[in-house]
Amino acid sequence: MSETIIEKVKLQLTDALLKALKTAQEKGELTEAADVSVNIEQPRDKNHGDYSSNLAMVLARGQKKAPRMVADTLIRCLDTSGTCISRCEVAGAGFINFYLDKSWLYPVIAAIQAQGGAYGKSDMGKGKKYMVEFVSANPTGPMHMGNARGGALGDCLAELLRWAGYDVTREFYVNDAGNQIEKFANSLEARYLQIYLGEDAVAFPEDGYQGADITQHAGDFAQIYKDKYVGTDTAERKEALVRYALEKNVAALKKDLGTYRINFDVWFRESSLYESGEVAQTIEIFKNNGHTYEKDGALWFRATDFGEEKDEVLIRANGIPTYFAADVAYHRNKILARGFDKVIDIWGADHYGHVARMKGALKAVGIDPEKLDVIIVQLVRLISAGEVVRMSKRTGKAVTLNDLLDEVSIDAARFFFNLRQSDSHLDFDLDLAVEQSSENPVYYVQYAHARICSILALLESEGVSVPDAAHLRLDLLGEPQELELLAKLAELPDEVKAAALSYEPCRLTRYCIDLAALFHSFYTACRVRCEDKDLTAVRLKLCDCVRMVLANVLAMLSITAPERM
RNA sequence: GUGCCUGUAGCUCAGUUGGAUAGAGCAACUGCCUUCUAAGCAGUAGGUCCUGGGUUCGAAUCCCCGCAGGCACGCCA
Repeated sequence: MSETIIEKVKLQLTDALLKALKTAQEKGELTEAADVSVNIEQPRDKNHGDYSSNLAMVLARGQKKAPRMVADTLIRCLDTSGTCISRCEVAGAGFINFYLDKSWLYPVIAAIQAQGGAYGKSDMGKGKKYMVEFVSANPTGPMHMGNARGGALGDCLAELLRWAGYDVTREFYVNDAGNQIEKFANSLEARYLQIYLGEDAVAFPEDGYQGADITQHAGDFAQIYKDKYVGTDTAERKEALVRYALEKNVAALKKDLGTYRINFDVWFRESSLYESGEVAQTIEIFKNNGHTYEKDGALWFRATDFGEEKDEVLIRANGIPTYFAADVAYHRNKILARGFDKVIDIWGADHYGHVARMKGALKAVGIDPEKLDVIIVQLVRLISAGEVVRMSKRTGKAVTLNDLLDEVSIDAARFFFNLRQSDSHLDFDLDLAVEQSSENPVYYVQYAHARICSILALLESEGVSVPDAAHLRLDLLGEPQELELLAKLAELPDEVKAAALSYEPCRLTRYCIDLAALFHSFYTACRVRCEDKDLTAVRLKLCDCVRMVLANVLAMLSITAPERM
């Protein structure tokens, strides 16, 4: 895949400007300029042309001339022959505005026809191995709103990166070791023993998990094994309970995420890092590199040597490595053992403080911290009837992913969670998300797709099918609505690249809202089915291209593209 | 207290990495269906870009003093 239509035209404009500069210098009208970088941008205001450049303003200082004079000179020396430039002028403080011949956009039709469901893809990533690790909810219970947002974000980001030419792996990190599993075990044990010894006879741990799911697991376990584990020693009992409940929970996570249209390539177990000895090995590296010391019976990492405010414990006084130690081992595994070029972690805002520590630790064990990018997802506020929802009515606990999907369609959830940048707080309006109206952006976009399908079906029933791009009178496309649609269609490949580079799937939702808006305008202004057969044909083709592009973007977001609504 | 993030229309948010008269959607108001889906379109109105300095041809954007809100600072994960 070579450069996109937009990249081509920018190159053409850049080239023309540089030649004009050279010509002006040869004629002695402008002096030599050091390292000129030509910036071509799309003006906000359509009256300012299709593209514009600030070159004259950048040059002005070195030339000791007014920007507008430099611009005048450049335009006079500009050779537009063989380009798509139809007109250019000086405007504002010294901008050079380019007005292009409308035909520059026509090739997008053939491009979309040729690439179809792959239109928008690029090889920018050159097949580099990227991992997106996301959700990674504690397997001790169900998923909450943060997981729901992180899930939608991570999944769409992974897909976006794939479209941009990266080799992407989706991974879920199962925290099945360490402290919180210990808590999980103690809670299960207490509930189990309470069944046989009575609630008063067995104290429930202070910091235990209170949830009904724990009691449920203990009950189910008792159904199968009866009182077999009442008399055994506590370690054996807890191990059996955890093995049972954990697998149930992981299976439930898989199922719930699958329903949410998220399928992970790898479910990576924290416990495997202990079994393989990688945690111990990682701690050895810290020691060998001279970044550790012992204090109060614990082994510390001298994080302050890496710009941190505090040192970190690697091994507790009780001999158990910290989550932090295991996490460093995990990232060594990702980057060294499995050779990912880039590891992207999606964490909740409450893990913010962990980012710098993690990067410092990677440096300490000899890994380039640049290999790790962390995306922080801000927490979600649910809004219902204009008020903040804090608790789930059903469980009395935090609202879970399943609670949300009871209220809202999967399409709406995935769309809404990708509407905003991840680092901004998100208000999720439950009433809006279920509303079937123009206020709801998901429906707005899907409606555009359905409308197009409806036109295609109508004309098809009259014997008019979508024509081949080669047999079209493309020059009949000239209405502003038509040209703007073409321009937006042409942007997709560039938009995918930009979104992938900045890790912002929200650019895709915005893109398809924009595209849908342009289509709706076109629909009102231009009739597809009309007297002129050639015009019908070319507009029908345009509709089909919009349909294809909407479908492609929605596919990237794993949102359905209905044919009728 | 220390560090990080955020502050843009009544509300929710964009703002092309320093560019032109700061933009959308919702809410408000005015119009548009005998013709391809009105779940739509066209238009009007709405601003101290948190305050105050600085950098320069030019600042919502970059730098400093404040103000307000959020988060993080455990031998938790």
